[in-house]
Amino acid sequence: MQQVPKIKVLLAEDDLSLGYVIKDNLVDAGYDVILCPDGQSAIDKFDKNEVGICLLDVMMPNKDGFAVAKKIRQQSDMVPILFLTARSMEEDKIKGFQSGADDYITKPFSMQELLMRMEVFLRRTRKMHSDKTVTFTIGQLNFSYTDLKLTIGQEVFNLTQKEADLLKFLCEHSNRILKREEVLLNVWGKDDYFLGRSMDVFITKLRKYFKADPQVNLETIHGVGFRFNTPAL
Amino acid sequence: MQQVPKIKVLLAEDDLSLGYVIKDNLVDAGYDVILCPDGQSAIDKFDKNEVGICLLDVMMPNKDGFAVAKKIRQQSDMVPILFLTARSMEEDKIKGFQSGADDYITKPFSMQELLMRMEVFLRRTRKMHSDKTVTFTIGQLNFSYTDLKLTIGQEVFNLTQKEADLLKFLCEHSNRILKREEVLLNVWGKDDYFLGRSMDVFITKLRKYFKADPQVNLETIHGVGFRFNTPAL
DNA sequence: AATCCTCTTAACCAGCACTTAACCAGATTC
DNA sequence: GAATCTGGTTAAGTGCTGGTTAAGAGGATT
Repeated sequence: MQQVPKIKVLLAEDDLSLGYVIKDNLVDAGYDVILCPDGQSAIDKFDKNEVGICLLDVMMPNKDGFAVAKKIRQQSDMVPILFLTARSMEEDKIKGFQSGADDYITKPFSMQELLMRMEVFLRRTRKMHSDKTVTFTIGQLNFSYTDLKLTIGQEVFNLTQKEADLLKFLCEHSNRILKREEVLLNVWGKDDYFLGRSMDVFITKLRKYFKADPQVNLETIHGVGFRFNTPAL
Repeated sequence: MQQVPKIKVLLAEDDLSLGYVIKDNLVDAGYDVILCPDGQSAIDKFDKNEVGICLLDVMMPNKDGFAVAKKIRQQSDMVPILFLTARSMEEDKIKGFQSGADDYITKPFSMQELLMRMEVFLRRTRKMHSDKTVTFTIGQLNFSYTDLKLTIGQEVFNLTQKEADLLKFLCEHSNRILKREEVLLNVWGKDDYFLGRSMDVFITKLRKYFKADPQVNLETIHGVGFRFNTPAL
């Protein structure tokens, strides 16, 4: 079975008995849940590289849901945010706060309803931003193409666009032989002697980064090309 | 996404197949569109209380775009007018006809480009009608877009409109890489060499303001764009 | 018409990313 | 094992990108 990494849900709900119910149900449904009893702690716990979706109660002590959303939006304008609101709340107030990646659900709701909304919502925003957030996790190596950042353990490398383009191509075609020509055409757009040498320079650079992770290596297939060996998932 | 009353677009375009394409796209983007096949009917349909923006093809039978604009200007000197011109047209001819609330876009243009141009163009007029204040608080930095004021510690800077537009866009998309092109399209509405240089001048200005707050910085991603780094939550 | 203000264009320069060169080590072929 | 070829590696070169300041252009205001 394909072991898809679980989606992390940041749940901010001050009514703790309700919070635990929601959490348990979400865990059962296969999500990782971080439950926060108030707004501020939700802000503290938020990490854009980790959290897949936020569920924020609108009415909370110590920063309400909107204030939390505003803070979170400063870190990421993509993460979907679902507000949990009381029925009494007027629609326009909510709408006023929403950005494109937000939606809301009115309490009380059934768990089934929440799960459906989350799924639809995740699918939609994922599709909308599919070209925006591109990340690969291989071994202990985390590569965000979008941010041009390669993280291996503690070390963070800022990549250039070309380095990132090349690495992305390798990640997308790992564990199989790639002809030199194939790489050149896909990453540089053409294939000549000098660009080939230029590629070799880039390969050297990437290999330096990989030194930090013994699990991955970029093997040379003499006279043919390369193979980017990465651990099976 | 937003259910603010839709903005009415008066579109005058004699090439009907093109007209319908534009209309469909604008409707998809949430506008109300009145499509007129010639200049005279555009004048007839114009109603200053209704129309939010005019898109006028310059070359049309039965009153060209300029003549239409002249008539419209008699009724309202506020309504933004965007001329659709052929590439062959000399710039000075267009400039001569433009008033302050006019601009032009050269055919062929991408729909994305048109939409951006319209939005940038509408922003100003819309801002005047909306009483909603837009403010950002980042680090020790307080930015009121509505008031064009940037406060850092004790210091208060009065921003120009463009500075504020740019800063707003940066605030709305902080902590992620923004391509130069992306910024230009969103803030200036088009992307060419000179506007790119103009943007660099503005970037320099903003950086001067940011000097006062070490927590925020506007990083250059060479060959790609910028990233507005703001403190973690 | 004179001044101010804002934005664009120009000019100069520094630093950077990518390419090219140069040298060398394995691999491959004979 | 010499000759050739392929590619690893480092350094030098080159053009491009962008930082910065100042000059220019056009509106608006007086």
